[in-house]
Amino acid sequence: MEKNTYKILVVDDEPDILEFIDYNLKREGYEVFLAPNGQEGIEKAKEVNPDLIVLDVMMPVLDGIEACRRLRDMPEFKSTFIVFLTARSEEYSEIAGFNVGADDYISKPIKPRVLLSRINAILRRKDQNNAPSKIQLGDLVIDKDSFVVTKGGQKVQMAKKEFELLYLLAGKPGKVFTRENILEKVWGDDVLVVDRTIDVHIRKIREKLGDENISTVKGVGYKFEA
Amino acid sequence: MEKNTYKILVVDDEPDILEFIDYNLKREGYEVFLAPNGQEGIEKAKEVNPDLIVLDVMMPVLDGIEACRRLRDMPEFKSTFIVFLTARSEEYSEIAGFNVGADDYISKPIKPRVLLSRINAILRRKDQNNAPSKIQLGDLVIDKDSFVVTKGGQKVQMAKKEFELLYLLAGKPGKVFTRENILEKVWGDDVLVVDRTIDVHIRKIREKLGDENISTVKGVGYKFEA
DNA sequence: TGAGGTTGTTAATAATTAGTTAAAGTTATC
DNA sequence: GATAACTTTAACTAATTATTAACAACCTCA
Repeated sequence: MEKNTYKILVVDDEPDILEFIDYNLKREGYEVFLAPNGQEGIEKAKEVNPDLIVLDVMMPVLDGIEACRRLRDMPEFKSTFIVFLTARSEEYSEIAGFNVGADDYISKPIKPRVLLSRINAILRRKDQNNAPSKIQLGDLVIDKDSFVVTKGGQKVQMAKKEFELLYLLAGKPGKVFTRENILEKVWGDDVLVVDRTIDVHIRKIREKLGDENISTVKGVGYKFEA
Repeated sequence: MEKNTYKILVVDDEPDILEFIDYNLKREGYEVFLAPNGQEGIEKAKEVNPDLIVLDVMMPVLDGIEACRRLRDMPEFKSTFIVFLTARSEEYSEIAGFNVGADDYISKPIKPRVLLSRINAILRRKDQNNAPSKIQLGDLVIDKDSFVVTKGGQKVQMAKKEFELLYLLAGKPGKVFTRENILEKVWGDDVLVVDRTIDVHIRKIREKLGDENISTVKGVGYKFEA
């Protein structure tokens, strides 16, 4: 529903790789667009205005670095995320050296896990940027700018993870978040923690705010009571 | 991380205009939030705390002039910039007559050039105004012109880095600054300094002003206590 | 009802983060 | 160019926070 409406443009000259990435990103729910070289990549980008562009470094007609540079020169792509694909990880130093404003790079051979977790991470960052700084629900106020939680005017001390977890749940009151959801948003999908960890944090929040705010939906997850 | 982190809230009942402004402002790198009428605009403003609000004059539910008046009544929006959109330029005299504290107005039809240049200009002004030479918080006075800090009338000697760090934190009381933030603003982002360096400066400031002014948000950063 | 699954709870341990000090490096000043 | 003031670092300690394991409680459905 939310995250999966992002548009991703993938530019690479090898059809196999294009197909491979296309398959994996679509499976994740992203809208995917493809182009075989930098030139056509730029055209396509203008056309669909993607949220993120995956650029191969080595390509005929127009290579990734030059394409990136040209994209960055256009105001509409100043802040679009760009991820490079490099054949060898050492190539990254070149990209960095060229200083064209890449947000990340992924070395070939591409592992679906890595690809997806990097892309998810970048787009999550984007998500966060338009998150509200203050959530108000009844007598509960959650202010991300100051990292302060107030209940009935009374300040409640929250540790970082507790705060982030509460902020996530309270951001969509009534919506059930699965543990998988929560892990992805609060921990990031590369981190591996056991389910009970979330429960412990939930418990701590309940201790501080009372049991009525967060309810358990058995077999599914947790939600903030609207 | 300069101008492009500004949050702009646009309130207008015509979806086409909203979309048009949204597109143009986002292209410029601003963070944009939208609302379809004055009522929801006020809600949204409370939520995201924008730097600038663009208000259509004529709107159902709650018109721009009344919305502006209500915003100005809330302390947190006393100094937020407000720009009106007017259908006819003559309307401006009305707004001015109502004396609700608008900072500028733009007549429809909106030309992207005009919109952007006005908004850029206002926010540039804000940058300057936002760097007041004197910050006063309780018995603490921080004067950037003379580089002098006074606590209860008593002069407190501050070194340059200490002063700048204090000035940054005290400039937005309550807001948490991450170490990354602090490095960027006080040191500049090319300088590579170890985290503990910031801690040491914080300690020195606390030594001089007392521990109560600057508090630690573990895992996040530091803030000046409002 | 009782087996199997899910969640709650606790306390111990691990990991992370911040505080502190002194010393070394740097810069400005006279 | 010597001195003092300021800045940074390293090394260590202290405090807080995160995670896990182990077990208890609970719920569901044959």
